[in-house]
Amino acid sequence: MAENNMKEADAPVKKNFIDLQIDKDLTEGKNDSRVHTRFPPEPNGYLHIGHAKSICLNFGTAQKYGGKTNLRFDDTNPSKEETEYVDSIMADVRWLGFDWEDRLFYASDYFDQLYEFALKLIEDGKAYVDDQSSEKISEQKGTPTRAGIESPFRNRTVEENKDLFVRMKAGEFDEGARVLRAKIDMASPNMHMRDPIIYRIMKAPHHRTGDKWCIYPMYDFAHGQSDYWEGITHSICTLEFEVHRPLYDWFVDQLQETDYRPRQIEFARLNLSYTVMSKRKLLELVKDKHVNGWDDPRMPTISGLRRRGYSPESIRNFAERIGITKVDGMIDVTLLEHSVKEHLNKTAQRVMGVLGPLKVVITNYPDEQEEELDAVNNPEDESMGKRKVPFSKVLYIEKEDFMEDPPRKFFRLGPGREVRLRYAYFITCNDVIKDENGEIIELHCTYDPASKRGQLARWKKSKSYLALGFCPTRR
RNA sequence: UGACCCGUGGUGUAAUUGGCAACACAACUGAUUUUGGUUCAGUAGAGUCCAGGUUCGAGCCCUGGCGGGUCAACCA
Repeated sequence: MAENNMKEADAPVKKNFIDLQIDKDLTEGKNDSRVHTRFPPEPNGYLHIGHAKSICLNFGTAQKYGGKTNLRFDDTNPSKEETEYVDSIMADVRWLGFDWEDRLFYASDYFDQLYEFALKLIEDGKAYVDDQSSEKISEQKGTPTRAGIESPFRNRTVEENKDLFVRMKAGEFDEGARVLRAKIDMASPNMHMRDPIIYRIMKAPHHRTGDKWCIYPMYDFAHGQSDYWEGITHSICTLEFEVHRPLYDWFVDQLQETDYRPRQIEFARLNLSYTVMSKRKLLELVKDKHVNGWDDPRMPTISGLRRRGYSPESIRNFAERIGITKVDGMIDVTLLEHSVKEHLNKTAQRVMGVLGPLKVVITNYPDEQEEELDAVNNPEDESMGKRKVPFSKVLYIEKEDFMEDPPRKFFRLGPGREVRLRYAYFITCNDVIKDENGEIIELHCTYDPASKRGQLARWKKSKSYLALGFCPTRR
């Protein structure tokens, strides 16, 4: 144990660009030199391997700096969110090996404070209620190259705005009838600064607050405040939020004390070759029953990978290997696969199995005899011990391990060939028995008693032949 | 035609912050092997998007291009 700790302490810590930023913040004494991150999933689906990268990054970064990490559900859109997702997310994060301790939060915890802040924005003349349709608002937004125009409702009085917003909350208006917008700059070169919507009417029950609310805050409004209230120092998110950062900062600056500031840092999300990572598409696969649920082994979800046999440490190693940058690239799946192979090779128990059985009769083996052979559980790790494998006259090999007319590079059994059965004897195939359709149903072989494992007499016939796995029949 | 971001072998990440480009995956040889696994030895592959500039010296700094990404949801 102590040795392990020493080892880890001595290992050079590989720094990514986020670490370097944190180093800088720390030397400047920012935020009392605290490091506090958060993993903020929206509970609208199961976590996938891309989230694993973010989880390892957020928890890993805090660990490196002796800081803390919160788990926060970003549940500001009740139409997509469910408790089932909340539960699966917590299970997956734990399975990956991370612990948020007592710091479990929900954006919905802040709905009251967020509402008060919206009111404050209105009172400060920095937010207004817009009565226009979403089409109209979007039309007035302009384009990236053309400035937007101001809403006719932009200059309502504080009193009127307040009255309308309170009534929005009271449920007096239909969904889509009105929104609350921040009053910033319709001509900003950054589209997100063109009077972004901060509250909308949604008459949908929320998975936690039920029907208490019929107005819900937008991500841009809620996220920075949630970070602030939780004392987050480094708010790590993916690249597409880069252009949101000025807005993130704007809201915090308008609404919070200046005692400290969370810093948003963006990194490139994971792209894996041959792998669908879009939550929308994964949801479609589940909903349309192309797969048997979110944890189908064919899914790139954490629960799918788990069922597939991936270990948490292999996923963590993978996350470590791929690194953290802002380069939007494409990682080869073989790297993920290599990570499991590496771990499983050291830890997995080996057994023999036959999927497509082909009967083998050892003609010169005594009818009633059965012996037990020693098989190692893991050649990489002797401490995993041995097991007994029964051997008798009739047994089964894999269909694919036999070819009647083997090509040059086929190293398994064929007519007249001699190969070893793993942990057992050399057998020679003498006869191929077929049914009336010409299908091979049975092989008649003879074994060489002198070739038993451990007896040096027949150590090896030919290095080009493989040892075949087999399944016994017990009498 | 706007704002912001990115550009190092096939892929991903490094490069003591200005000192002759390293590691991993993938590929290919060969050896070993009672898992076509593992392990071991080795090979090939970029001169760092381009062009200038500063410097004794540039992947790292400056300027200008080129290429790619993101942004116009009452999603996050």
